[in-house]
Amino acid sequence: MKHTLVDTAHCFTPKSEALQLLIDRGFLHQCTDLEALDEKLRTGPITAYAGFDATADSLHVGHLLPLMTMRWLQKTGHKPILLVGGGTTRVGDPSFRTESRPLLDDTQIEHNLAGIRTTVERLFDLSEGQGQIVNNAEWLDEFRFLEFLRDFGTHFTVNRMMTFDSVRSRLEAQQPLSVLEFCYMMLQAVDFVELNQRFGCTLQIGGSDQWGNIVNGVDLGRRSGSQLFGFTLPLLTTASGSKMGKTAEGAVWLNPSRLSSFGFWQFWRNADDADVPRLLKLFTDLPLGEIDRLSSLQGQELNEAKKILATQVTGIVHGLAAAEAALQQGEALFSGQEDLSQPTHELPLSLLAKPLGLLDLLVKTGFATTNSEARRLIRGGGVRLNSSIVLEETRMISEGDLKPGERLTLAVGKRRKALVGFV
RNA sequence: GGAGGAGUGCCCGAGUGGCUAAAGGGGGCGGACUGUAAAUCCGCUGGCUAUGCCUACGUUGGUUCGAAUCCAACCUCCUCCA
Repeated sequence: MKHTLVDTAHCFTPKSEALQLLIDRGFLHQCTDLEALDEKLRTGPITAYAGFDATADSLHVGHLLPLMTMRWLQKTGHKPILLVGGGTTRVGDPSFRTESRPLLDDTQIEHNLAGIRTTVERLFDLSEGQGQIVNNAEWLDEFRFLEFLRDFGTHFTVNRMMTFDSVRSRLEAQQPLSVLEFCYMMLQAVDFVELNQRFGCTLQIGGSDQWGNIVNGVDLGRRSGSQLFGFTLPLLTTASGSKMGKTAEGAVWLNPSRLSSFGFWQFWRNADDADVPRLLKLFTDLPLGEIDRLSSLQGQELNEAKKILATQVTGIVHGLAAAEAALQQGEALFSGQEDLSQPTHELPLSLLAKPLGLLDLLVKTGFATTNSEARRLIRGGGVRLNSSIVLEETRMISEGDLKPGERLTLAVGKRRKALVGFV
C-alpha cells in the first residue's frame, strides 16, 4: 500500500503529451504512480474525473484549478467526467474543517447543481463521447445500508481511516467528527470505483487536501482488480500567503449571476505581481513561450501581463465577448475617460422619479451591502461620484449628476469603479 | 447512565452584575504612498426611517432598578468513569 509521492517532477521526464503539459504548467503536486500513469496516458485516451460538492449554486475560483486540469486533459484527447456531489453533499466532506457542515436538502442541492452546470458547460465539450457531467446521487441513492456494508465496509479498516490527516486533525483539535462525516471518505472511494466500472474512469484529480480520499479510492479499486490513479494539485496561495480566492464580497464566484464579468476580470487584474507567472500558466491557455515573455516584464509594465491574464481567464470562464467587454470597461474606467462601453450596472430610470440617495445607490449597485456600510465608506472618503469625492452621507442623486446617456460613474476605493446607466 | 469542562461578533479570543455594541489579534474594507501591485503608516469594521432606536455573548425562562456575567431547565460538544 505504498504510493510514489512525487512533489516535484525534476527526476522524471514524461512521455505523454498530457502529463508533460500538466507538469510544465505547474499542475502536479502528488501522484500515486506517475510512471504508470504516464504510460497509460501515452498509449491511449483515458477517462478522468474530478468531484465538486454542490454546496452553492456556483463554483468559485478555488474550483478552477481542477477544472483547468480536466480541461487540459480533454484538450490532449482524454475524456473528462465532472462529478457533482448530489449524493455526497448530503453528507459533507469533513476534510480539514473544524466544524461540521450544514446539511442541505434536496431542492437546494438540485438548484445548486443547475448553477454549477452552467459553468461546466462553458469550459468543456460535453458532446457525446467527449465528456460528461455525472451526479453521484445516481448510485449513492441506490445503496441499501447492509448491502453497502457488505460490499464496501469489508475493504476499509477504521485503523487506517483514523490515520488520515483529515480525521486526525479533527480529533486532535478535539472537534466532533460524526460517523456521517467519517464515512464520507468511503463514499468518495466508492465514487471512484463506480465511475471506473460505469465509464472506465481510471484517474481522479483533486486538491492536495484530497490526497487521503483519493488514495482510498485507488486502494479500493485495486481490491476489485482495477489499477486506478490519483493526481493532486498544489494548494494555491497568493504571494502574501493567504488562500486564494477571497475578496471584498467573499468568494470569487465563477457564475456571472453571482459575480459580474467585470468583477471577475478585476479580480485577476488585481493579482499580486509575484503571482502573475504562475497564474498565467495555470489559468490561461497561452503557450509557455508567450507566458515567459509576459513574466519577464518588470514594474509597471507587468500591468499589461495582468490585463492579458484577466482577459484570458475571463474569456475561458465567461466567454470571449464578456472578457472583451470587461477589458474595455476596465480601460475606460481607469483611464479616466469613461463612457463608450456598456454600463457595469443598469438601473431602471424610474428610480430617479423619486429622490434617490447616494446611500441607496451604493447598495443598489452592490458596492455596499447595507446602508451603514455605505455610510462608513462615505465617511472614510472612499466614495467618488463622477470622479469627485463625496463626503455628505445625505447626498442625493439629481438630474445634474447624469451625463449624456443617463449615466454616471461611481467609484468605491481605487479599484472598484462602475459606470451606472439608467434605462 | 455518573462526574467534570465548554458554547462570545466573519475567525481566534478576553471578559464573571452597571463604565459592554462587548478588550486584543487575524481577516476585510477605506485613506496616504504607488502601478487598479507589494510593503508601510492611519482610520473603519452589527443593523435602522439615526443626537435616538433595535438586535446580539448556545436555547428558553427566572432573579435584579440593571445580566454575556447570577439561578433553573433544555440543546450541542469535549474529557474521564460505567
